[in-house]
Amino acid sequence: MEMRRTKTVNSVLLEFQKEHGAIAVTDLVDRFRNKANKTTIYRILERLCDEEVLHSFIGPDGLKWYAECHCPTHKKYKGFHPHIDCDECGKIRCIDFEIPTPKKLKIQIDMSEVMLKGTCEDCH
Amino acid sequence: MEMRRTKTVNSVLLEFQKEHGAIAVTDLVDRFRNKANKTTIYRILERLCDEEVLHSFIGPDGLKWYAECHCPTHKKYKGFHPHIDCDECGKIRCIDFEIPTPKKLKIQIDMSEVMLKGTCEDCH
DNA sequence: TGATAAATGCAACTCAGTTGCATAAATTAT
DNA sequence: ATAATTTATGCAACTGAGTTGCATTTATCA
Repeated sequence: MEMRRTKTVNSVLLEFQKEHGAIAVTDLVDRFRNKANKTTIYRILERLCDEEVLHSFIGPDGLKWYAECHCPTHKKYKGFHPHIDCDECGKIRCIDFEIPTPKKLKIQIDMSEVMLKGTCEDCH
Repeated sequence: MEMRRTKTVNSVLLEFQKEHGAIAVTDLVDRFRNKANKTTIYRILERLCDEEVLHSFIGPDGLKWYAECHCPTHKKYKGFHPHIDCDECGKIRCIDFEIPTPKKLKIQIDMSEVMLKGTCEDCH
């Protein structure tokens, strides 16, 4: 069941539309410093994840990041979803790329979290 | 310059030799509960990383993990070093596999952190 | 309009990781 | 050997992310 699209929820979604990339929770909490409580932000993000509007991952900094994304590979292989952490602009973006899995090794892969570090398409 | 191989340092290294896989710092701190202070453990791990005896990464739990590894791919492509988080045994192991990079996208990749989730070679 | 359910705020908490400073142990110079 | 210096460890207090319980507000529905 979908959550209420309150003013705060819509503002949060707007942040993700403005931002072309992922946002760290801490950053978002700071952006809403005078508008909403941090607990609220944490809860809204969690619920938007449940609804699969957003997805979350642990950033290279060990913090929780959220992103809205419409990559075909993301929809197809939910888990196999790489991101790039750009040195230039500092943004973390989703990459529409399917990471191949090692076929020679006798391992079974259910999902993956891939974080690349380098220069993104905008900055390259 | 190499740090002193004190009794504690050697015990820490021994833990990594016994363990076939990565160890979370919190776990290691707990293992040394009565033998060494947590600050000491944090510092030893940091220094062993500087010496490139260990390497660290952020686990899927957002915690810091360390591992000793001798994979050829690790030595060759320092950054490109995938790990597998096994559902069966709960261990995190290094994978000797070179992750291909997306060639069609105009991005430059300097390093990557890859965490696969599934079943490791021992459990498969 | 009153009852119920969902959303928000607030304060206090947990837990990983860090920092400053004092002490202890090992090296080096005298 | 002993003193001076460097390096390692311990301890306590702190920071900052994320969580929890509970009270309050806001929206929904009977």
